[in-house]
Amino acid sequence: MVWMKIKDAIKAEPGTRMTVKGWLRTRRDSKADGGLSFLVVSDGTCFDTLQVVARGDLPNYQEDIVRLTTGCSIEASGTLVESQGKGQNVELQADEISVLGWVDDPDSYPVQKKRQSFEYLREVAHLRPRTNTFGAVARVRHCLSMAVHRFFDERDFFYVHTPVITASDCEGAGEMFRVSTLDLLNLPLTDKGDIDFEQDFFGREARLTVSGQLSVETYCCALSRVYTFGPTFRAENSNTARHLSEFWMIEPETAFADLNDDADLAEEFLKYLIDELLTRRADDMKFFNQWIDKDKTLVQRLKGIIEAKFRRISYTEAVDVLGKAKKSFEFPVKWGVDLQSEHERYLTEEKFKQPVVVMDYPKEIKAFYMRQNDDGKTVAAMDVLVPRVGEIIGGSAREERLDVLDARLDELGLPKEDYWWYRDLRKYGTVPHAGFGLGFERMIQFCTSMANIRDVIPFPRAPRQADF
RNA sequence: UCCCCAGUAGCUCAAUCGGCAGAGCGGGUGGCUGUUAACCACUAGGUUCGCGGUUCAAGUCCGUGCUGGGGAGCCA
Repeated sequence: MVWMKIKDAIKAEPGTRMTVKGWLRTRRDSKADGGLSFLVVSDGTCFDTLQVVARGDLPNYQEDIVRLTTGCSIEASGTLVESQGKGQNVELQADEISVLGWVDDPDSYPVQKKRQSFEYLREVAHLRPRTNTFGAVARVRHCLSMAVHRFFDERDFFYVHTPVITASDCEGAGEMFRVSTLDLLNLPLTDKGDIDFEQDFFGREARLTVSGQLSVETYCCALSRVYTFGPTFRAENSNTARHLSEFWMIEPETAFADLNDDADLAEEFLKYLIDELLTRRADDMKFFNQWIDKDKTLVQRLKGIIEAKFRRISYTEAVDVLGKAKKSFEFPVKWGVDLQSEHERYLTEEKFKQPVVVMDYPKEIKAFYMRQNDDGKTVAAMDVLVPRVGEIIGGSAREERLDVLDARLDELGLPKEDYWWYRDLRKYGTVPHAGFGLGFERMIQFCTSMANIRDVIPFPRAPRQADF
């Protein structure tokens, strides 16, 4: 008999003979017809479950079936039939059911069919994918990952694997985690009394990357269109629903492109991802719309985002809009200071009610590598802001003029020798180029309305949280 | 890291002024029914987050630590 995934089984013709395998969600018994049990089985291949009907005349009915509890794994063979009950179109009329794995202590099995809090389920991260919500998140995460690669592949971008361990201390995007094999209880010291990193594994200080951007720029300046998609690490003591210590980032980099090209790509990219998600994971998205999104308008909003052109405004215009807003802000707005969360939320949630691209920020509040505009005051940087999540993309045109880059490094007191290979790109056949970083988990949050970023990654890492 | 709130049974929560620790779900047992978060009865299940303090008496008040939530900063 053919083993079918439940995603296929529920669409098969009644009369089809099949075997299914999965985990029990619930068991309901009935005394009708001499006794029978309804087993709701999930194998995770889709949102829906399959109802398996176990009749009382199964040889192991009394011994096994009536002892089944939530979480047991089973294999069932039989015939797919139209369901006599409401709630499902088809069900499997089983003529053989074997228990693959019992739940040792049903009393304390952590995942119950009752609604459980996400905070609690985070403590049982090894079992939470068996729930509706976390199963759906996992499938959405996969779907978006595949769509990322499809999008770039279709547009002749090459996938570049940038390093996770880096010895360069110049990525400049935040606090970094140290990578070392030195014995913490017996650190080797130099004559001056400093830690002697020459004796460390890499012969120098090494850290986990905070961004693949600088690395991927090198391949951009050879292959024209590239992207990286991998884990990044921030040792910031951030305790919010939008930050992780380990998160995944997608960073495309395009040669012969300026900031407008960059914004075009970002917009096309986000719309593509949403479209793919709505098309391929309609089952899970229906669930998020109905049970996770507060207003039950998630799918409708996402469709609207695909339709409408993103609003693009300059930082200067944004400050102007905020200054004229009737709303009073906790932090006053003035040209030269970075936009606060409340400002970003106002722009994207209240003023424009759609994704907003803010461009051309004051150079003082942005990174050294961003390209200076002709006004001498701003750089060609952009942030893409979306409702409920805030900043989802940060990008810029990169400073390709060596003299301007060097002047900026000097201004910031950054040693040029640390950036030698980055500066080489500007010495040898420099070209205008631009790129951005999309926080993958924030994208999943945006697409699912999941409130906490720790619930859209399988095993979240955050300050004081590295279980599993 | 800062401000605010919370932590009680396996889970979700209640407990009035500081005065005997409670319910639903889940588990077990029995009953009923082509069931749908099934239903009915009985039953087991507690270091009230940890440490210290006030009090005749602390789940409740005070201090402190830890964990979680909301907001802020850092950012994606």
